[in-house]
Amino acid sequence: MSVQERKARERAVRERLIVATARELAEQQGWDAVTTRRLAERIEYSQPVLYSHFRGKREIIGAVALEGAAEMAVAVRAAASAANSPRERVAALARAYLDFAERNPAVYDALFQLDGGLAYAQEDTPEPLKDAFAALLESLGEVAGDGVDPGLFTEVFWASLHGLATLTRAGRLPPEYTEQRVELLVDRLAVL
Amino acid sequence: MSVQERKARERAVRERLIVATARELAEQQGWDAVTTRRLAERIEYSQPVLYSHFRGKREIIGAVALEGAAEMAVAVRAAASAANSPRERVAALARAYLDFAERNPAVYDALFQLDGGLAYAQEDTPEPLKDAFAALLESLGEVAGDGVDPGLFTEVFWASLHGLATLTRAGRLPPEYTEQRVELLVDRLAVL
DNA sequence: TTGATTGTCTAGCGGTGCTAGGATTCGAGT
DNA sequence: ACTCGAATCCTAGCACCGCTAGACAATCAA
Repeated sequence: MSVQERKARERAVRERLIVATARELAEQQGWDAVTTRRLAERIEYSQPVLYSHFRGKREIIGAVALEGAAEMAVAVRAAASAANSPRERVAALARAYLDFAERNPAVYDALFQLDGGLAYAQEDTPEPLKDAFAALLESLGEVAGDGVDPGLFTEVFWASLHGLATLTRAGRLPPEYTEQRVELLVDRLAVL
Repeated sequence: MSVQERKARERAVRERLIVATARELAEQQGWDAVTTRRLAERIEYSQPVLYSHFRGKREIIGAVALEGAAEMAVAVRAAASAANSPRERVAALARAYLDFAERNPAVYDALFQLDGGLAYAQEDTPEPLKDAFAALLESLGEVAGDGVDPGLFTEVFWASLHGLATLTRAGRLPPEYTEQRVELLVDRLAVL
């Protein structure tokens, strides 16, 4: 069975190559530039090979999104655990979130703007997505305030961050005052 | 000169027809279904006619966005003026905003998700966009709180609403608790 | 009536996501 | 060692996209 194992291994390597290349290309030139032809050329295989790994472009976007969700969870937890007070923890979380969105715009788009064919807020939501939300909940739940459901509070806080991230990046908000906006959001929303 | 005037009038009518048809098609079947061919067929002209009115598809999206911005400003002002207390005014504004986004998803996308080639938060930002922001500012400025710039506060509040609107519509947030989220947002952000 | 200008259409370019079907490679069984 | 069958991959092509060149028809000015 060693031959089959080797083949399976090689297939897995190639699949990771596809996802990594798609992500790289998207970060370099935007998702519009990620066409199946260009992607196939970059991995040095023909187009149909992509379809032996994924149902279509949408699933490739979804794979990048899952990868990004895992990284975002790590980044958020790292920032939160480095802070001492609840106030600082929430502020650090917010900055880490916005920082991730700014530094990985294509991944952020794959997660929250584009259709990656993923289920959200449901039974069959993939684990990395649930975990990313859990990472937010861990730090935000403790500042929800009395009588407020921690999940609901996390949703609202998250939505606010998401709004800041997308509007800023789309040029709808001038980027100079990001820090002030974060401060305002943290001071008002979090109950300390 | 009457002939030229008639022609100019007819051109303007056709231009409005294009925008209205694009909007209608987008609301019915999504922006992906708004192709230049389908749009041309619906208005009963050939494709190149579209390009005698707009530089390309992007500009058509932009035209829908401007139309939507004007309507949104009206909706927001109407909701705000119908409320008595500052608290109720802000809550009504928030509900009107989210309601507009939910009832006109394609227009909302044209405004804030898609690239309509419009400038935001700048000198040459089109008047309807500035005015829509002004409509928010009118009601939100009075609850910014001491020492907080009304413009900055409006930006943050708007971003939060935008986050709720987009995440809810994309299936990222379960829609059941929208009202609770609005209540939380208003209670925490607004200083009464 | 003629000539020029304006308006519109047909046809086509290079690109997209995706797939059918043929060619090739490669391991398994005798 | 050699054939056979299955797995693998690629060429070629479909229908569609946004956009445009150039032919044609309608309209107006002289």
